[in-house]
Amino acid sequence: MKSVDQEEISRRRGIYFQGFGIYGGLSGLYDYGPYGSRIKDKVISEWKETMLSEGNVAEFDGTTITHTDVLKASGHYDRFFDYSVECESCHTKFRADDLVEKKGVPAVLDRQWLQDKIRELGIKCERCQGDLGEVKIQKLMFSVDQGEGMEPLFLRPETAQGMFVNFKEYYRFFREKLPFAMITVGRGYRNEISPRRALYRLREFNMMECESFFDPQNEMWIHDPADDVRVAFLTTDGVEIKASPKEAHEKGIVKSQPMAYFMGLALRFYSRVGIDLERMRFRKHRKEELSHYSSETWDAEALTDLGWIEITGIAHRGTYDLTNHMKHSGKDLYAQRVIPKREVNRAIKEIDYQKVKSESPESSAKIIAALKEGKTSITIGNQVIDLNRFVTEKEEKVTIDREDFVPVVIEPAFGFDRIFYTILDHNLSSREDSGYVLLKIPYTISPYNAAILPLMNKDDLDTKARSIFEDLLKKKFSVIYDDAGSIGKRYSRYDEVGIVYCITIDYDTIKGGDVTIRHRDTKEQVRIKIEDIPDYLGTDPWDGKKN
RNA sequence: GCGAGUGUAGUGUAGCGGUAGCACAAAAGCUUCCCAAGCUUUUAACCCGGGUCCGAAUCCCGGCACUCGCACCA
Repeated sequence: MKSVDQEEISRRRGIYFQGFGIYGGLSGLYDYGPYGSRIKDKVISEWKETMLSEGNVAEFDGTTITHTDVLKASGHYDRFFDYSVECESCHTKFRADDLVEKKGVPAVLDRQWLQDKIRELGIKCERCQGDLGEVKIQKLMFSVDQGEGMEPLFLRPETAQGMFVNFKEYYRFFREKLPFAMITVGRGYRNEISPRRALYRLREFNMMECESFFDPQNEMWIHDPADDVRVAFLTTDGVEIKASPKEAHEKGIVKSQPMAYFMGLALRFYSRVGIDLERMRFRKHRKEELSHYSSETWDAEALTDLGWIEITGIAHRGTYDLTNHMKHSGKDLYAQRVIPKREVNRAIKEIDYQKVKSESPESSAKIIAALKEGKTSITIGNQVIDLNRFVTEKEEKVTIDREDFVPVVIEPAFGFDRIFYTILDHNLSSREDSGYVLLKIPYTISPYNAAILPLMNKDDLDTKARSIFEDLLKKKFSVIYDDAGSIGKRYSRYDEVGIVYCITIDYDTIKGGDVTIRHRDTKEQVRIKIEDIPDYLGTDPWDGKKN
């Protein structure tokens, strides 16, 4: 396969291009054009279909503006500022707080403090011993101004948090049974220091994320991992093993069963959208790459003209997110498991309301409130009141058959834009004979069902073609009409954007009521009756015959 | 963000102090009975802002963008 310049063709054919072109562009912000948007929609619905077909998966659609406390709990807020300092002679960049901590001094995240400390400790460039420059601050999340006197809000750096903070809603939706998973598709925002390489690193990007929740005592998905497709697994020892997700799990390469399961789902999705599994691998994160809360993380990587790029991350997040949201919000995000019935003694406190009322009639409301909060004393005016005398402790026997636990989370997070890039990379090719470009994406994600082309632009061929076009539109097919240029040129035009079928209206159409349908990859044609077109386009009869 | 390089119609390029040319694409017409045919016509660009100069796409400065390295990448 000859190499094709993806960016050039995407710009030229309106698949994607840099945003704000007339104003000089903005880095890391790309728009999807007419063809790109259609392909995008279809890829996303393939993903949703793949995930939702599990049965115990539901969808969620959350806001992009995010409550600041959510980001404090998730840890993003603390990483909001990146304090960097650069060597003035060799221009190597370091994290200012890291340099200070390496000297055994706990860092304070403050620009001036770090600046002073570096000077005070006489820290030099680690590489060349040169002098370090000013400490600079990089904002890593985008903030949203709320107006004067109000704290700014932030745009979400990932879609995942919405699924954690609403955990109880979903838990109820699934009638309090684990495991289940939530999925969401939406935009996220990260102020990357140097966004680069077209769709690879964006500042505003599309994510397709899934959060699955498990009882840690039974960390199993409801189905077995896929066994019908083998792909490369790259372990931390640098060993590459070809295995199916099921085998990888059984051999202990992938420890977590659900993780192996989601790998299988990911592979199913990739192949449905035309990603070449021969150019895919799962790579395990080394210890130093792992987030501190994760016990196991695998990246799905695709080989493209950018090299191996990460297109999906499957991370074991443990109980990190839910625990932190419980801590920060003070709300219960537990799930419950059924345990064998047993009797336990439970201490209960009974408040003697009569006594409160009679002893301090004017302060009774305050006292009762304090008692309910579990306080043992309260100060009213300048008098300290001991609350214990209003409470009698009792023990009672209760039967319990439930216990609380924090669910563990496994997150397969798909980066849409990188997947889109990979789809184009794996499917853009040029014909052996002519060198003309064709985009061999599957029919399911092709931007239109077909292009309707009159062979000639005269002798009623055009009016006949028009009426077929209008009729297909009415029947909800996505079709495009084109009568400009020679027929070969038009075929080629639609090859480039991945349209699988071209329907040509010729002189026999007028006589016999049939048309030719030409297939993109093989250039072969079949004749079918006009009235059979909808069925034909509905079933993709060429499926399976493709190269 | 730093360093180096680059920025000319939609795309790919030529011009590199005298006011922009080519190819492909696109549009109109003619022609054409199935794979970018041909002919005629047309549309369309010097990234933005300053400076030097009689004159700047060309030289200088600043910005923006892109590419490559460094750093960053939850």
